[in-house]
Amino acid sequence: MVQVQLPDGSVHEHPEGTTPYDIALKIGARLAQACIAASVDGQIADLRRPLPTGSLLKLKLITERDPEALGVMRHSAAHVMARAVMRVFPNVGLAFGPTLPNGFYYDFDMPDRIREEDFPRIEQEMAAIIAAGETFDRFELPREEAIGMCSDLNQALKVEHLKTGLADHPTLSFYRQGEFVDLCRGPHIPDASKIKAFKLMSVAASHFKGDTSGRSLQRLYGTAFFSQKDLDAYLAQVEEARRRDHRVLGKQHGLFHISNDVGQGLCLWLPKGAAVRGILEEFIKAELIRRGYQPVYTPQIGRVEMYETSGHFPYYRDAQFSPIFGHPAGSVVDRWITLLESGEMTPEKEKQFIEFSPMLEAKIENYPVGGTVAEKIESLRGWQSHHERYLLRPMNCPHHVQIYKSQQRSYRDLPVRLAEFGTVYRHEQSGELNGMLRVRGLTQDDAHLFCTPEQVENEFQQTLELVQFVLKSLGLDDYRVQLSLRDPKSNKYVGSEENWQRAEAALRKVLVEMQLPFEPREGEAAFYGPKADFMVRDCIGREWQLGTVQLDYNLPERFQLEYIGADNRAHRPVMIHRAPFGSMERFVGVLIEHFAAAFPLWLAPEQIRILPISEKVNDYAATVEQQLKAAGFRVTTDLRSAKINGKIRDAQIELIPYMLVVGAKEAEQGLVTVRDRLDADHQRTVPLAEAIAALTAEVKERRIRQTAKPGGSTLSGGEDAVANEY
RNA sequence: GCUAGCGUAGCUCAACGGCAGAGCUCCGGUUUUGUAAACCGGAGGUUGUGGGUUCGAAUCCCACCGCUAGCUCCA
Repeated sequence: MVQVQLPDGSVHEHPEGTTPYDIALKIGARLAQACIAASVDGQIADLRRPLPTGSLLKLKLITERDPEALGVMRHSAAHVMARAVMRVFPNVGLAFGPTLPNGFYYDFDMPDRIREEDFPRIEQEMAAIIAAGETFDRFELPREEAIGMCSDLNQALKVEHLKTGLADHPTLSFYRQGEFVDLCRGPHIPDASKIKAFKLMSVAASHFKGDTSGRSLQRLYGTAFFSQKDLDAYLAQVEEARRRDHRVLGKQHGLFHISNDVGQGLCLWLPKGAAVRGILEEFIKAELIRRGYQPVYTPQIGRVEMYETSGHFPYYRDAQFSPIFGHPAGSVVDRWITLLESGEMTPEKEKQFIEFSPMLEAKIENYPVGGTVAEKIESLRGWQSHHERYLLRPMNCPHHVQIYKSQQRSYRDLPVRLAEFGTVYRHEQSGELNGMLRVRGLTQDDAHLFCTPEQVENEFQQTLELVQFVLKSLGLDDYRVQLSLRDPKSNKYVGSEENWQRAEAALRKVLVEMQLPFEPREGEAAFYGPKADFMVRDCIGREWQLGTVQLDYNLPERFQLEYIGADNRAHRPVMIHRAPFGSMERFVGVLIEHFAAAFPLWLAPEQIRILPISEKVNDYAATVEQQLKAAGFRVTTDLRSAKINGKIRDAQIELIPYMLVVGAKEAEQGLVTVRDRLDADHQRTVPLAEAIAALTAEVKERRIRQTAKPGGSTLSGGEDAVANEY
């Protein structure tokens, strides 16, 4: 007997072997037809799989309208795609084919290369499979038989997965659709006709289970929807995102430039981009001072030993620029020590080092040729201690720690909040670089708070409030918080178990108290502490990781930080690292995309452009410009001999928020005609003073007028003023 | 770093084995303008770099540099 409870609370009994489809059919034929899958006790299951007997099951029928349906259908679409690829190409090995937030992919191990030119052929085959409307049939096999079948099918990666990842599964489920059989957990849609609209998106390389040492696979991306309309809306959104690409807009509007002559991933801020950044920096600086922070400046390099103490140097060695040596032999000695430490030093190599080093004027005195490895290293370290190694700093914290340590601290002084727009350098892998969003030199809006253990929660809360305030000021008020915790099974973290538990508990407590929704994510913490990251949704629904607040009990330990408590004894402070923007590069990059380069008045590099009708009113235009400048505006005057139409067009294309048109009429009476970039149909001719007052108010309020409503996941083409811009 | 695709004027692109071109930008001139492009002229290139194949290479081949997408990484 199968006992089910439907969402309306009603309980029904059915004979054994009843499927959710049978139940749907009893309710109504149209419902049964609309069903995609079923939710059984909260688990998504196949519509035609018999329900288990015994306890009462909570059953919910999933139709296209339920959010879970899309994922089920896309997973089936991935199978259809794989089936099509196997029809088009020979010897296709299957890896994994999961669902993504916006579609799905399937990884293939195959001799042929899939090119975009092949997409139509594959899509055609998929369309044929969908038109045939065959069912997805689940069956189970015991382990050995499953392995046998996969090897019969020449699916080596499936066999490997069965033997490794699924080693503890006694029985395995498969899905068959026509000639296509795939090891798969499911669930699937009942038959292929549920896939109403699909499209192949792109193809790129990937690796089996993410292992870069293994063979490269081809990953084919696609997406699918329940209607052509939804697919079209999605494609429009992709197009909109492409149109907002900060690399394109940054070039077009002269915001930033990356020159190969300077170097990969090194951002040059052009005057207009620098203006935006400068305004943001001023904005946040004023806010920090209001909140009791103290600005500091520290150098952009520091001794390697300091980063060895902090743990950054050993932990992130591959992602850092090589140390800078004060002596030409520095890197040779460094290599020498590395070989000794790793045990790779041979007598021949050692002889070469000893003979070579004098040519670099390195006098390694008393090198114990016949001594132990430890003695040799000690001797070389002795040389190093007289010849400093510097690191282009990858993090600001050690420098700020040194400021903290520069004087004795009393509990009365805490919290100490040190803030700096600190530029750091990281040797990111070349394939990671992406415009301003991923660079090798970046400036963090960084600060480090040193406080007593009792102050931690309060300070943490205040930093979260600061991040909230900053994001809100920029119209980025749709966000969620990720609480990144350590992976208890990994040993890559520094610090004691107790410290980690305290830190994680403190973060959790504050987030709960602030009623900030958060998702815990194990294994995502920094190596020195847990963190709360702000995932911010922009106006076209994309998510970006921006602000971050990190709690750290470990660096104070490593640097032996102290303060004198009320009990006249030394205590260890706690550190909080935080950056509301993250980095200026990344944040401005995101803002460019968020605003589509049409910055609100308070951020616009050029806020106002004065457009004289003819040269006859140039003098008046100059007066207007002077007064606007005196009122603090970033303003220019278009003195070209072009017609007013041309001047307006250029200002409009350059996304200048306001144009002030001045002609003989305005000059006579001290007026300006205000042309709002977003509302050219309602121009007003007003006294200059009135215009200045209105514009000043808009800046003061940091008014944001041009973005579409945040949170919209679909881009309604045309409704957003920004979207209409070009 | 890996796999694939791509590098032509400041920008966007054309020429795809046979004389490197257009529009915009820029410069000079004419024009003095009332709400999204006035007109005329000019300049701008060792086709990413270096090799090779060829009578001849932007075009074909190789290496390097860079960009893009994805993978891996992200203090």
